[in-house]
Amino acid sequence: MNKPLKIRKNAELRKPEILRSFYQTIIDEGLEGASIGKVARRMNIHPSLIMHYFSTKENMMTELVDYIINEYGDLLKNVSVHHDEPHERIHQLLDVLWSDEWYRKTDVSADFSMLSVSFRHEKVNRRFRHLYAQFGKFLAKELRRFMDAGIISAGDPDITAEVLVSLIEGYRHFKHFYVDSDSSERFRQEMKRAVLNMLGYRPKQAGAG
Amino acid sequence: MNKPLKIRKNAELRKPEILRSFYQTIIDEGLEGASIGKVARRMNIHPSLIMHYFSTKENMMTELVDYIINEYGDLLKNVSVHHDEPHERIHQLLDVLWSDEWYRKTDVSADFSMLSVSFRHEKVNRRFRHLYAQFGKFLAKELRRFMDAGIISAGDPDITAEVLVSLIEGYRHFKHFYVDSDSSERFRQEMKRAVLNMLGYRPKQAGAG
DNA sequence: CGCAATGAATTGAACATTCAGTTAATTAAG
DNA sequence: CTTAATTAACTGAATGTTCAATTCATTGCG
Repeated sequence: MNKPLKIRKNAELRKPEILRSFYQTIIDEGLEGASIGKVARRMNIHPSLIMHYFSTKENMMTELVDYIINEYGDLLKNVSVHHDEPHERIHQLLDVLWSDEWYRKTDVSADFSMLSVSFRHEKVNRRFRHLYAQFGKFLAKELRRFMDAGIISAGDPDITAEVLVSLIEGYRHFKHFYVDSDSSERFRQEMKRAVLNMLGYRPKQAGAG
Repeated sequence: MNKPLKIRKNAELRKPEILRSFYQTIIDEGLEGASIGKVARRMNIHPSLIMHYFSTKENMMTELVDYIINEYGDLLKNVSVHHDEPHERIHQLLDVLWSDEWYRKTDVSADFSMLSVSFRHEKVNRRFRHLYAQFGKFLAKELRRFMDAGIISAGDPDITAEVLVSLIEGYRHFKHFYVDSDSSERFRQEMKRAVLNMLGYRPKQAGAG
């Protein structure tokens, strides 16, 4: 009889695997309910294996934040806004930023826990600041493009970008309180409308000017 | 010699006292670090006294959410927007909503933890929904007032109110990432400006119309 | 072989909770 | 007014469990 051999993985595979399980445990039971033991049980490995890779739980948490933030960063790099025509582009951009894919890339519940940690944990705080700075830079670049094309009339694009980030995060903040999909979709539409208003967007004229 | 008598308090005094200590412990050490033992130590009482009043930790948490939400509700009831002249009023309202007092009424870090809990905990979720509904109703009433006066041109005041709530929470979400007071104040000003734009606010004409 | 991956066994502290008992305040009866 | 009975506030000890972490042994791959 062939005993089911355990497959040995290297750190490069195992560490992210553990982090993903840790993340899933936080989603299911909250940060306060995510112990090393539970993560190990979920993976059918020994708790000490987790300690082997991360030394301390705090380490594991910091690395988890890195992991999540990288995921989010990837999202930023791969934003697919193709249109060059500014009117098309701004609508496509907003559609992406308020898309389900964007919303679901990370788990909002777990993100809240991590944001809470960022108040007490300098390393985590720094990582979030970096992420949001990246995000702001990306948006500011887009805003400048729209301003150059003369289709919006916002003020300083860098600050406006930050306000925009607030709106996007505020949306993530609230979305889950809208239970039925109708009101959820209406909320989404209204958010887009609000952003366009906020930016002083001038729609394309249908016929003459 | 008079031995320092322990003061006996009744439930009406003791329970909120415990809740406040629980809240402070969450602020200091996170929800994941807020144990009954730590709360008791902070108060110089015995852990079992906490159990006496709340039976379970989960109970205590639900009652904490009630407590916080009541605090926030009080804030709503006591909003001091006195001006009747609509232009003055809208500026005063925004100043209140983006004031330091408003921001500091509850602790954002602890709020994040509770919001995270609301994803898994039906009772907590319901309470948050109620709070935000209250908030939305309050804002919608104000919006209607401004629309009637013809100084803004928003759409459905109820939905616009919800977008506004998102913006306010998004602001709370971000404020703590702005470390120096200069950029923090600039961010605040820009948020107000964004809201006025969003609402289609038409400023008072200085001279003729 | 050598080293990384993994597992077992165990530590001591902290955890929420229970329970039995004590102390103080309140009420009612004498 | 005094005192006994009742109730609520509170304490202390002990419960079994889970926690993160350590130490040391074993296994398998290159």
